[in-house]
This record gives sequence, C-alpha cells and structure tokens, in this order.
Amino acid sequence: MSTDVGILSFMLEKQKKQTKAERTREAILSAARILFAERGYDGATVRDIAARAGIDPAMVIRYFGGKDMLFVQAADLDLRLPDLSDVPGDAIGETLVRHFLAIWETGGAAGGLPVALRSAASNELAAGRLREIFATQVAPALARAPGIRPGPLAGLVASQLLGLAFCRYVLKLPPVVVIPPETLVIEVGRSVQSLFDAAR
Amino acid sequence: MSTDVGILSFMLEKQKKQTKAERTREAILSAARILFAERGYDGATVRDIAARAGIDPAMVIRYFGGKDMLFVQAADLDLRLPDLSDVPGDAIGETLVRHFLAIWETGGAAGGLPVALRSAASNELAAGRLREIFATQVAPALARAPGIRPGPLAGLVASQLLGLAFCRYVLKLPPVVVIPPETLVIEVGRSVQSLFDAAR
DNA sequence: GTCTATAATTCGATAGAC
DNA sequence: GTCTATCGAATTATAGAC
Repeated sequence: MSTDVGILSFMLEKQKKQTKAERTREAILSAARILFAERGYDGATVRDIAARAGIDPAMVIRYFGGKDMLFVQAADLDLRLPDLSDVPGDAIGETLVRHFLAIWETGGAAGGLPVALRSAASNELAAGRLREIFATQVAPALARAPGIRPGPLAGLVASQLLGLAFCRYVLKLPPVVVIPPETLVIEVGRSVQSLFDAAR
Repeated sequence: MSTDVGILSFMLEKQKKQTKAERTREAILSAARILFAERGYDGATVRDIAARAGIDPAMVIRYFGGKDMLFVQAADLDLRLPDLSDVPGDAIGETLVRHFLAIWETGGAAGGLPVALRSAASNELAAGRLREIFATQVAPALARAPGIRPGPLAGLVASQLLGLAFCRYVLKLPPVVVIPPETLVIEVGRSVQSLFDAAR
C-alpha cells in the first residue's frame, strides 16, 4: 500500500506546514484581540497588529481577507453561560455576576468580549456582533431560569452586566475599578436578583 | 459725554457682530453634537460637521482651535441631578431613573451625554470627560441621599444607569429599545433602589 | 471674516519580485 | 509563502488670496 504511505506522509507534511501557517494565523489573531480590545476598531491599525505579531502588514490581509473580516474573528466569543435550570431560584443573580466577572478577570483581555464592547459604540460591525451574542447566547440562557415571565428581564440583566463591564474594564471609572470582585458578586448579584424576583 | 455714546454704539455694534459670529459658532457646535453623538469622535470628521453647519471646514478650526477642543465643548453637560435629600428614602431609585431617562428621551441627541458616551470606549478624551462628570456631578449628588454609608454605591448606580443608556441608546439592543419608559422607571428603579437599601 | 488650495500624515489594500 | 514598494483615498490643519 504505497498509496497509503504516500497519503500518510503527505498528511504529516501538510499538518506540519499547517502548523506553521496556523501559528502565524494565531499570532495575528492574538495581536488583533489585544489591540482591538485596547484601542477599538478604528484605533487599532493593520500595521500595528502586524508589528505586534512580528509579521508583514500584507500578511494580515492575506490571511484574513481584510481588516473587517479579521475583526469579526477577533470579536468571536462563547460566553459559556451556565444552565440556570440547575441553579437555585434565589442564587441566580450571584451566579450570573460571578460567571460574568470570571470572563473578564481571567483572560478577559485575550477574549472577544472586550473586543466587541470596546468598539460597539462607534462601529456598527461590532454593535451587530454584540446584539447577536445577546440574541443567541444571553437571551436563551436567561429564558431557562425556572418560572420566569417573558418580558424585559433579559434586556435589563444585560444592561446591568454590560454597564458594570463598561465602567470597570472599558471606562475604568476609579470607584468601580477598586471594588473587590467578591463585593461585586454580592452587591450587583442582589440587584440582578431583584430583577429576576420581579419577573416571577 | 460723547465718550459714553461712543462706547454705547460701539457695544451695540459689537453685540450685533457677535450675534453673527455666535450664530455661526452655535451652528458648528450643534452640528458637532449631532455627528459626534451619531458616529463618535473618529467617525465624525471636521468636513462633515462643517457641511452640516453650512460653513467651510477651515472655520471649524478657526472658531474652536481644533477638533479636540471642539469635542470638549460638544461633550460638556450638566446633568442637573435632583437634590436627593428632598426625596423619600424609598423613592430614590425611581427618581434617579426617571431623571436619567428624561435627559436621554428629550433632546438627548442635542446634549453632551450621548456625545461623551458614544466615544468614551475608544477615545481617552471622551473617557476623561465621563469620569470627570461622575466625580463632579454624580458622586456628590448621590452622597446627599440621607443615611447612606460611603462605599461602592455611587459607582454601582452609575454602572447600572450607564449600562441602560448604552444598551438602549447607543447599542440599540432591540429588547431594551422597545421597553416603555414607565416600565423602565419601575423595573430599573426597583433594582437601583435595592442598591441604596443595601447601603443603609 | 471667509474660502481656495494644499501641506503633511496616515490608512487599507494591492502588485509583483523573490 | 513572504516581503518591498507603492497606490489611492481620506484625514486634520495651515497658508494665503480676497
């Protein structure tokens, strides 16, 4: 079966070369996430991203087709929201805030949420991504909370959590930055919980 | 006293000419507020602003010294927050939300708050303005609420109100846009109130 | 006071050599 | 696959005519 051996060695070589190309691709994407999250869509230039990734600006276009398509990839994210049907009814607020804070505090700068939130106010592409994330991830997850009437709940919860992230991680409002995470879980958790209690 | 008459007629003439110049200045500022609020600092160009004001782009620089200084003027705002020492302790949440919504719903597009919020995420100048507004207007006003412990309260209230404005007026998240103002006053008011109750 | 013309940058994207 | 060189467009800001 020389054919099989040929295929195998081809795949190995292909995988090896893909590893090299994929490493470049990952380097671009990683640099893009950091700079998009720091400066927003307009503020982060293709040249800056290429410089941070250690490659030529032309490669960014070659790998991703354009700045806009690179941004869409960089702003991609999975919130991995917990299944609220497993959470006690009076602990939903704290659970959500704790999960949301963990997304930001751990590796937040490398994820897509800071990228999307930073640019959403001044870039329609980013705004659309954020609206889509709400519709496909946040709203369905909140709807699984037991005994909740449909209504404005999901939008109001999103407003509160995004407002917290905005003031703490984007605007960096000093009094919000210094609040310990545990305090946020309790205080904001209670406030979010009051939204759920009212929708029951 | 021909001197007095001379001064008087000079002042009248001066006032007349100032009226003309002031009208141009107001036209620029008004156009700048609308475009800065719509597209953010980077998205709104001096050319666009001049075109909407019906004057030459060079005049914008001449009147305001530069795009950045025009922005500072456009982002200036007075929240006119009510004196919370006059408000019943259990109505503070609703009072704040109602006042905040009124700022946005009536003439919001012409004010400085949409300008500042739209650009705060991607422009340090705007972010500084917003932080300054919090420090000089929001925090002192909230501190006048009777029987409140100092702590994270002010920052959390600002987070919730800014989050609401962000989702409703900037991001235009559909489920948040369609909520009637009265519902917002009640629902968000209760949630804000729970922050105050916990700080007592 | 006002406008024309342009200076001086900076950006995304592409063509083509290697 | 990668890089050099550059195009074409858009930006703020200024200089100078009227």
